[in-house]
Amino acid sequence: MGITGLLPFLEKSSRKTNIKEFSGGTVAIDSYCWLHKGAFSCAEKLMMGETTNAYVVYCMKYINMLLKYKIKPILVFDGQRLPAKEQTEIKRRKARQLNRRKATDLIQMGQVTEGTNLLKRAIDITHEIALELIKQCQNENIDCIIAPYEADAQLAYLNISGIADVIITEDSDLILFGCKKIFFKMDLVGNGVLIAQDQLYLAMDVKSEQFEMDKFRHICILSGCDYLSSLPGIGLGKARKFIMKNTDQNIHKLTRISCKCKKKSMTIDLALQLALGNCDPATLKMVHDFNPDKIERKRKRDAGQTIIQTSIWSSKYKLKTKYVKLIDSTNKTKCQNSSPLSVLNSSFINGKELGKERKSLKNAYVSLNSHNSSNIQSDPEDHDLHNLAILDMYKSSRNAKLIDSTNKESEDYLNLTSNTSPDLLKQRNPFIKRVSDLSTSPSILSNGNYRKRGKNLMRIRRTLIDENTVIESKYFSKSDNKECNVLESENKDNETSWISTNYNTILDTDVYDATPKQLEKRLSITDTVQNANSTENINDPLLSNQNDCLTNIYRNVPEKSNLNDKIDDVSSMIHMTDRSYVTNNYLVSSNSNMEINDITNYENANCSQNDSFEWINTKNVQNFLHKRDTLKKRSSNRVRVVTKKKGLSQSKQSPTVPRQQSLLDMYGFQKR
DNA sequence: CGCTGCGCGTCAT
DNA sequence: CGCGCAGCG
Repeated sequence: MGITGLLPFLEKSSRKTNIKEFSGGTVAIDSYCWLHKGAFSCAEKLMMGETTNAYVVYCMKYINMLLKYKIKPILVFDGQRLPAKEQTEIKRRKARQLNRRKATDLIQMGQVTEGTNLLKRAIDITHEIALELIKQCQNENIDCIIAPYEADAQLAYLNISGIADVIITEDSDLILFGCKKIFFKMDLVGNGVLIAQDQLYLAMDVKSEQFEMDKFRHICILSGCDYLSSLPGIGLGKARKFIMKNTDQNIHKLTRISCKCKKKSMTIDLALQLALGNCDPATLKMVHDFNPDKIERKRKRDAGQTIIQTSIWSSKYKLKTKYVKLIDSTNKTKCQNSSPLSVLNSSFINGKELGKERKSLKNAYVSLNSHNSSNIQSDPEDHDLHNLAILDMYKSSRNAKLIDSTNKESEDYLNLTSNTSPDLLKQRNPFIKRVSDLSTSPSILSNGNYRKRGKNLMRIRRTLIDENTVIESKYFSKSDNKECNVLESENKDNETSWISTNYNTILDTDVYDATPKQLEKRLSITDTVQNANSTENINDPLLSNQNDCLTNIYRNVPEKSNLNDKIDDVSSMIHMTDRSYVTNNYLVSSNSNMEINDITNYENANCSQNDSFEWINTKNVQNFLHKRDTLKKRSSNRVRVVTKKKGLSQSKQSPTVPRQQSLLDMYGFQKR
């Protein structure tokens, strides 16, 4: 994340020492640091593509020093580029290119020393360069591991899991990743600075028992990171003051941070202005001056004539507590009954998403079935995550188009819902209705009565598919005829039927009984629809890249037959696929200018601070600007974004976050 | 006082 | 990537 000034900020938590303190132990090394320094000695050769092992020799000096102290080194290398950090990466690449151009110019002009100096800054450590060191180490029986993405997470895993006693790096981000002990600025004799997690409280000016890692993480993110351009005027110091004073975990309150900054003209949060519609998402220029506080006052004045609606922007806005409880209790019921539908709700959506690429159809099937055959869902927190994800998926599906076109039916549906969950309809804000009701699969909201759920869904569906085609819950599975019916209706009305396909898919209770072939058939139907809506997907290089990623990830997925033997393998993948909603959610919701709100809702939804949630929230915030850029790059055409949303999320986001989530799951961030 | 932006160094002789 | 410094509010 690149938190500027973090190391000086943590001076109180750090201690000068020598690495020999860890004699007899294991260290994990951020190899990039050594490679980058080592490459300085041979920058010209590397730039010219000449073969040189000078940097390998340099790195081996460190390794030999460690070996001398009887320390076991594990070298960790960077893997694939993190799509979420694309913007940062582009900046760096441009900087490197600029340096390279300047350098060649300078050398041509005769200023060789200045030229080579610049050239050194333009070095990019490629995998090819790293491979030479890897080979050398492997020859000498020194462990090397190439991380799936950035080495950071891998290093953190090695440290948190106890495999490595300490991490050697120059990157302060490792602290945020939850590492226990990190060794910075190590020189060739082993002197350096040690920062231990259990000392962080010292820099935070609190007692050790008051220290919370979450707050620390919030401080760092608030001060600015790679994923999000920083708020002007907010550094680590201000962020610390703000977070430590703020007992409310609600990130929404960040809008109040302006009180704590003395710069009047400062635009606190671009994201907020975007969300309010004041800022043109494409040009980022202020085009409007909507002030939710003013509306709030107006509402109070008009209270006699119109229904009071608590604005989603209002500090009084509350929604999620009851709502979450409801889901929670439903989940528990589901968990005990292990209703296939409850499981299906989440898994099939994810399965279908995966199914978009034909290559991974089988894998979608496997992940789907493993949900059924294992008790992965036993963690109640997971349920919340799943279900909120689904809610948000539906919200996005319906929000954009359906509400206007099928208003009457929507209301019908709401009434039906109110029978099963009256609490929800006490919220009169139509926006809330959309979030909690329209967007919600009734199967989640009802009290475990499967038939009721089915009925509700049928009602929705009838409004969407032509009236003559009343399809029972067995959707595709009963006969080929029905497939045709649905496809026909889809052709008639792309947008609505696309959504109906989603609902129907969820309704299909036969998925577990389906053979892989059947499933593939079904998935390919939705595939077709989506591809029809966004032919660009096919040509999207990012998507094809995604294909490769998925293939890689799933190459070890077991067949159904020996699934039970490999539950552990699959479970991490399930986590990963299940979490893909995170990306899906924020991409999708971008149409309705709801980013801030989504984040807030997540916060509201989960007052108890659990790591997984926090992390996801963070992710949402972090990816906000990235997503904005993505959308900016694509098109500002709303309809197009709507129809393409799956493709977007698949092609750009999914490879990152789900996998990271999966890693985090493996690293033990999930369960404490 | 604290935050931001910019330029510089990282090797090895 | 971090550091240190100048400049700014």
